[in-house]
Amino acid sequence: MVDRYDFKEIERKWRSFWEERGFFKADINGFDRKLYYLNMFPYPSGELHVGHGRNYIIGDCLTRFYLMNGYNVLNPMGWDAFGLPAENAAIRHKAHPKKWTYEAIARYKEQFRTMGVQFDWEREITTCKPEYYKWTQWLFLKLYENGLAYRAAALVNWCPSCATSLANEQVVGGACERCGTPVKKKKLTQWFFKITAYAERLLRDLDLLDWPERVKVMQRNWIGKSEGAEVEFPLADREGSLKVFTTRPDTLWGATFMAVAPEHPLVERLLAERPDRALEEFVDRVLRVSEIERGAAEAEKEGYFTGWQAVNPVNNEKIPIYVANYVLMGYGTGAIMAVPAHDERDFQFALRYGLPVIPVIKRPDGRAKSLVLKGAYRPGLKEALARAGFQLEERDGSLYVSLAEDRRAEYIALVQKFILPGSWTEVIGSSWQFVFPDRVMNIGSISEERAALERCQELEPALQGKRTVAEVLWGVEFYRDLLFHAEFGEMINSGELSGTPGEEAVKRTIKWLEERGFGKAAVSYRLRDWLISRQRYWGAPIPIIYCDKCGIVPVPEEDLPVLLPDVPTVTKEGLAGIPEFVQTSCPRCRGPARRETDTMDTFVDSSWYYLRYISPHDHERPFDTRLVNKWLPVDQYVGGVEHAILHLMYSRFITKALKDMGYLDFDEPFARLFTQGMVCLGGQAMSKSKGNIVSISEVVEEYGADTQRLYTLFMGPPEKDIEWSPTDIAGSSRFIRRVWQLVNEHLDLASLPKAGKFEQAALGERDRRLWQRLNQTVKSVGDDISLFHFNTAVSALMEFVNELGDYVAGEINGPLLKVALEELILLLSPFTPFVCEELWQRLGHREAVLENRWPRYDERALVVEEQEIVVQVNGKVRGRLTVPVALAADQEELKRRAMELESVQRQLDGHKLQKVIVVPGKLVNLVVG
RNA sequence: GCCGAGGUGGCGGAACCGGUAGACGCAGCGGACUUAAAAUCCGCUGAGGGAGACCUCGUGCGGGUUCGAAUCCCGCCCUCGGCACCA
Repeated sequence: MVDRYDFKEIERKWRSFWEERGFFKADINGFDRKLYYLNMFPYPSGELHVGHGRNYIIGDCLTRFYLMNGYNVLNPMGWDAFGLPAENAAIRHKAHPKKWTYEAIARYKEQFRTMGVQFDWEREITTCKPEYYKWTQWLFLKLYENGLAYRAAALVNWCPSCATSLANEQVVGGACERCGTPVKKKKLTQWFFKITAYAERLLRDLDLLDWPERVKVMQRNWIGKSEGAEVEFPLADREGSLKVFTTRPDTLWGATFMAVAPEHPLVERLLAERPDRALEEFVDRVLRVSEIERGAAEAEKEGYFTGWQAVNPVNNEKIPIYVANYVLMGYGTGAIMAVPAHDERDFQFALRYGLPVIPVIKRPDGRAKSLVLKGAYRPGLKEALARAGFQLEERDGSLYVSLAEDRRAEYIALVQKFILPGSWTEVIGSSWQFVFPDRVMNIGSISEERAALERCQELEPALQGKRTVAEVLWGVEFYRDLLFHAEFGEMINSGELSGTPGEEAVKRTIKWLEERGFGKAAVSYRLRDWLISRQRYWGAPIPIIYCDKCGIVPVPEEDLPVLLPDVPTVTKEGLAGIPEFVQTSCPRCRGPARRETDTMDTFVDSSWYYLRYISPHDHERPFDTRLVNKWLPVDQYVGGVEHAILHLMYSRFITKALKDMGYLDFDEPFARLFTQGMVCLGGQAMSKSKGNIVSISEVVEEYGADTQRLYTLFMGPPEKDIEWSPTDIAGSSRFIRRVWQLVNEHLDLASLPKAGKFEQAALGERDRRLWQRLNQTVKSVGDDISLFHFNTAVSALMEFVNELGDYVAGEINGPLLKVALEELILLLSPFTPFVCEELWQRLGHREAVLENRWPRYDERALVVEEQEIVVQVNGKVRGRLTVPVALAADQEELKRRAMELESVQRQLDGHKLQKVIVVPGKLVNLVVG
């Protein structure tokens, strides 16, 4: 009888083994075959569930695999230990966040041990410890010295529930990333990191990274580069000008108004010159509305006319300046030139506020329309148009003509003869023209637009109320789809640039503007500077002192760390509520001074931690530049895709900044990135608040850690989100028991001498097959693990175990079976280390699994001597042949044998063979007519 | 709206570079063992047809290229993720 598979006993037995033997300690001074593997460190909170487990199990599996392959693997772990949940819990329980955090850390560590997940614990780092955050503060000082940290007053995102400001990246859909409360705008003086200085490099260097494409795409979107021009519009009747950014300088001649964001400095200047309650109210109202409402898809475009005007430099037309809710201070210059003919938002705004629309870009579709109203034309027009081949429809006596743009002139000439005095028609398409009996008026500038409107109103009193030509035309359903388009096209109504084709329009216009000093080429990024101030206690204090005499004084490096004051309980006021902390003396003049009371965003802590692991106990400096340059970039970084922008972008920025300061010699912190998917339950990501958690302890209790690990790696491709299945996991457990049974039934093999490799030729058929399958398995498991295809690696192992099951039912070659079982255990050990260690020992080994080399395969054993060849007739499988490898590419022989098959004969019967396709070693396709 | 990823049995998923679709596992069905059940082991399991060897259909939908398409091309539909009044 074989011992029962008692996973509890086995796992208890080996739980401390690997750590005690020090297998996971990296040789930090050995750079040969070094491999820096890193999992994103966790924020310790509550306890780990099986979804969290996925990340660490992947890491542990890979680490064991690479250790057995002779790599010097560094796989450290630490704690992203500052943060709001700990602080909020502390406030609730009138306790200190430290307590809550350290308790969670202890739980996590125990859970890692339970799962058999190993790290180089000598390198453990904890961001809330002074010996760590001292260097986070050092980082701040370096950025400050280099002009990359600055203080500015700005309207910032404010979460009323967390009582703190947030970075742009931490606002998701207008709400606080952490608690979901809608974010408000608040004017505060805050600290920023100048990440925008690196926008171009952050964008460009993405090309160097072996990262998932979707993560790179997200970062590209976030950086949001757009190219265009900056154009200066002088203010009319007063000093100054209004600078705008546009991606469509080719539409400049169609600008009919300007609009600025409510936060734009022009608004303040305006109010200073002439107080305007209504304007103030408008600005207040727009700014009060949360981002969610302001950003809502169908939000009404609203504006307020300032009474000021600007001059369009390209044509000297005066255009009004509005404050508009759809203009964002955070992008471009916070002011726009509005071209309603070619921008949908501007078009809506223009219709609402009665602002003219001037088309300046040809329609690429070349469509145009003309409506000739009943009573506006002489009889015979319809017939004349029909004769000329114009497409038209008559309804209620009015003629609805659709024409191609290239027949415009011909059409106008024809229709003009029929227009009655006192009437007109329009031709609306690329350009808008009004056809009167005596003349044609083009809507090519604001003055022309005014003139045409006036004339129409004279002739038709019903149009008296209309403010613009566009409004008149909008009233005609027939014209609506032609009044606006945003595509590129040939420039028209644009002075000397008229006629410039669409592909060259932007370039040519920019050149033209530069020659005249009206503007210049410009690039704009969506990326904003990183707001790092947090009005909270549980973070690294910003090392700055305010002195009435000396102003802003950075804390001298030798005074670091600025310690968090040790208080028994924490309040919502954070550091600002602790006077002993605030009061200090100025490092320069020794006079009384105040400390900065903001702490740093926790993403600052995690933006450099991967450097600290290399020399975690160094008291002299944040990291050892020499060693860091040897070990980094991280060879393989693994974490959740939720950090695609935040953490990963900040870390890239900090690395680049440190490189520019001379502390590092590499540009990118993480050479390869893998983002694992989430584990769901009930279709949703596991989360404590939703109550859909499968805890690691309950799974380990029922099945053991090996089963949890195996199932986690087997359930599907690791990059994809997947549903945790309480029934599927049983299959993984069953598999481990089968292996257990198989090995334990053959423990007598332990006494056999160690066998080496086998010569296939000397083996009988059954043995040869087993030998080949073993070698194939060794190859595919190794290949799959290195490609992160853990699920198919496990399948291959399962197939091999099935094969072994068949084998041991018959006659056994002891030495061969011994090799097969031993290599099976080695291959399986990264997945299920506990049971493998136990089985290894039972097979008579005194050394640990990890002291063995990863099995190698014999190339020759991968070459089989017979191959199955599929026989197709017209591409459909009709039979199979088993042929010696030597014949597997022999076209004539294969054709001959294929034709002999009965099933093939039937298909060929009565048809003529036209062609034979042979894919060596794969198939024969007989094509018949 | 723009960008990205993806749609394969009852389910999770395999299928290298265009060459046997559905590996492996789960669930289900049948059998062995058992007084019985659980566990375990063996067999079957995409759909439809046929007594049967076999035949037809089948990888979101519609076309195309090819001797041959889950895979390549064109046009759609749907799901998920990111960005979104970005000038």
